[in-house]
Amino acid sequence: MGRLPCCEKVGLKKGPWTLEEDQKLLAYIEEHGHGSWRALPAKAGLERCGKSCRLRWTNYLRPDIKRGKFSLQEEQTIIQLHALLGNRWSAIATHLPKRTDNEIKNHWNTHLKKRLAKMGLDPLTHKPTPEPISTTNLSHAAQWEIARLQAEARLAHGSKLSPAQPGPSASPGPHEPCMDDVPRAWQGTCAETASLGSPTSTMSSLENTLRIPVDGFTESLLENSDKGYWNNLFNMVNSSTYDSPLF
DNA sequence: AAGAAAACCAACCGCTATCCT
DNA sequence: CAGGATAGCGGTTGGTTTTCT
Repeated sequence: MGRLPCCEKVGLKKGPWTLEEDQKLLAYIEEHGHGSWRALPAKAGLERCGKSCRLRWTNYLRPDIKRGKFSLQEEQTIIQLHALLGNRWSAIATHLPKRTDNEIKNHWNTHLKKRLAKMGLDPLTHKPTPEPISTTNLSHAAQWEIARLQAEARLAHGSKLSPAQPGPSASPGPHEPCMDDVPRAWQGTCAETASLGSPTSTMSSLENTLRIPVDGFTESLLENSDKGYWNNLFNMVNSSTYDSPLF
């Protein structure tokens, strides 16, 4: 059974929105709310498909959208969250409330990805590209990213992450924690960082801030590896003072 | 000044998740 | 529970603008 098109393609306008269309959409939503997107175009007098209207609203017309250049702090947050969450733009966007996932995605693809590549990091995986891992040469962020990837690989293997759905309902997967997952590079770094807080508070902070479940494996990492590193990670995500080598 | 190349970003497409009957 | 409808998401495209030669 084939999927029905979201709307009749015939006779519907495509391409850039005009000022008039924007005003119609804005006026309608301000008065009635969007309701069903499918029904909205006809009610608002627009010759667009509902999906197009929804996208225009969420990515452009919504009054709570901040437009223009990304601040340094915003860029840091995107890079750090991307290292943790990957290309889950909507999840990343929840930490930049006035930015849309589309805008973040575009900014990543046009700017940040290239900066990572210049650093010698694969923007897809955050892994260093050509040279073998060296504890002394790798930046703190790069080391974190390597470790994150390896841990994530195990997470994916053992349990299904529920994206952007925090909370106690996230059940731990049946995977065996293993410190071999944490590369030597990381451990070297960890050895230098002081323990800054309780692992429990770090875990809940990570859950609340990153909106990802801290499951059994991660929890075990927190317990078994250097807790200070996780606190640093948490601080990096929250703080603008992280001295990223990217900037 | 003009053409080419690169950068930018709005919008589209198709897939998946969730809701509803 | 099944199946259809809808919303949301991420990848990609293509038109426009800016920069370079």
